[in-house]
Amino acid sequence: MADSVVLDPVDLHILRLLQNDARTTYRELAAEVGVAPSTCLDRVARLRRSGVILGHRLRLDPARIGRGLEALLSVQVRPHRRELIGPFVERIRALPESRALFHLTGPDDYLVHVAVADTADLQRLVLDEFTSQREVARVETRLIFQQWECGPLLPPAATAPGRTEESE
Amino acid sequence: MADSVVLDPVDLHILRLLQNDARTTYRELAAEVGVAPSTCLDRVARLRRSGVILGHRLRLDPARIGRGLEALLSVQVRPHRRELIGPFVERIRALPESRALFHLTGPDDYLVHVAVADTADLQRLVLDEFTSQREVARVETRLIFQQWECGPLLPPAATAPGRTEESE
DNA sequence: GCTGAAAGACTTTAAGT
DNA sequence: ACTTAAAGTCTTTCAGC
Repeated sequence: MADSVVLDPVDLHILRLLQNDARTTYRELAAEVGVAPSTCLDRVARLRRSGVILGHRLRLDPARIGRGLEALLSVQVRPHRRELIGPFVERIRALPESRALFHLTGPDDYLVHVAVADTADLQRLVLDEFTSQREVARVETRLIFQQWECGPLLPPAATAPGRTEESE
Repeated sequence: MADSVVLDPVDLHILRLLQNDARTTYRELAAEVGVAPSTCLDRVARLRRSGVILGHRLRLDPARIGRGLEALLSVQVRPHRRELIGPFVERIRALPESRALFHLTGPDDYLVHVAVADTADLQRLVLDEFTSQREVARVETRLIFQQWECGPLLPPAATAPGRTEESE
């Protein structure tokens, strides 16, 4: 399930550049990597087809659009059965406050990353969308002081690059 | 700090479309929103200048590049002082396995989202980069079964859109 | 602040290696 | 699988409103 894809040094270089700025043009990629623009186009198209590249996302600053407070909510859903967790997941995903949702091992079943206006807004969200729901057995709220996105995602051993398992 | 920006319905419409696909062309945006392409260009440039749009990111599938196992590590850093947490944060951010890092309220100071090859790789990471470090008092590892990104990030009350606090 | 049109840049195709 | 070159499309500027 979801086998790895073979990536050569050209693919890795392109992925590294595009992760820094996904709007880098094929001409720029070509100049940096040392191949023709049409080759970059081919490579990127292949990376999309093979499922390595899932899409292009806009990064917004939540604080600039009135969501200056972020938090992580740990949630226990009981009983933890498919007929309850399916609707729970869909309901949480649809909340305008939700940024990400994780189904986890451990005593807390879900972790929800939310962005809200302020503590009053957070309290409203927790009370109205979580603790008031029958399937939610427990919620623990932690505020996010600060967060960082980390360096480009590359295959293991990309320091000595190019080696990955085979597939496709 | 990080005041909200005024967004009119045109801005909101553009942001919604670009969050669905950040590569949507100005011509397409223009057709959807009902303004000229050059107006969309102006709007997007203004959203970048005002800090609402932070950048364009490539979304990759970690499983396709040999990182088929993801986990969240809760970490206590003790003593929790600036001279220790600064280097800790920089070290964790620089790990190729790190996807995101959060500084949180609560008993666990940091949450680290990592992507690794398998459980052996995860064990190596936890032992070599976390529990072996002087400043790391405790690590709790939870595996990610499944994760979801959630709908477009919009201002509070974007159902009745357009109202946000003033700035700039 | 928006429009429309022109100029320039980039993307994409296709033939050739 | 890559390259070059040409055609098509998109971006970007700017004069005018």
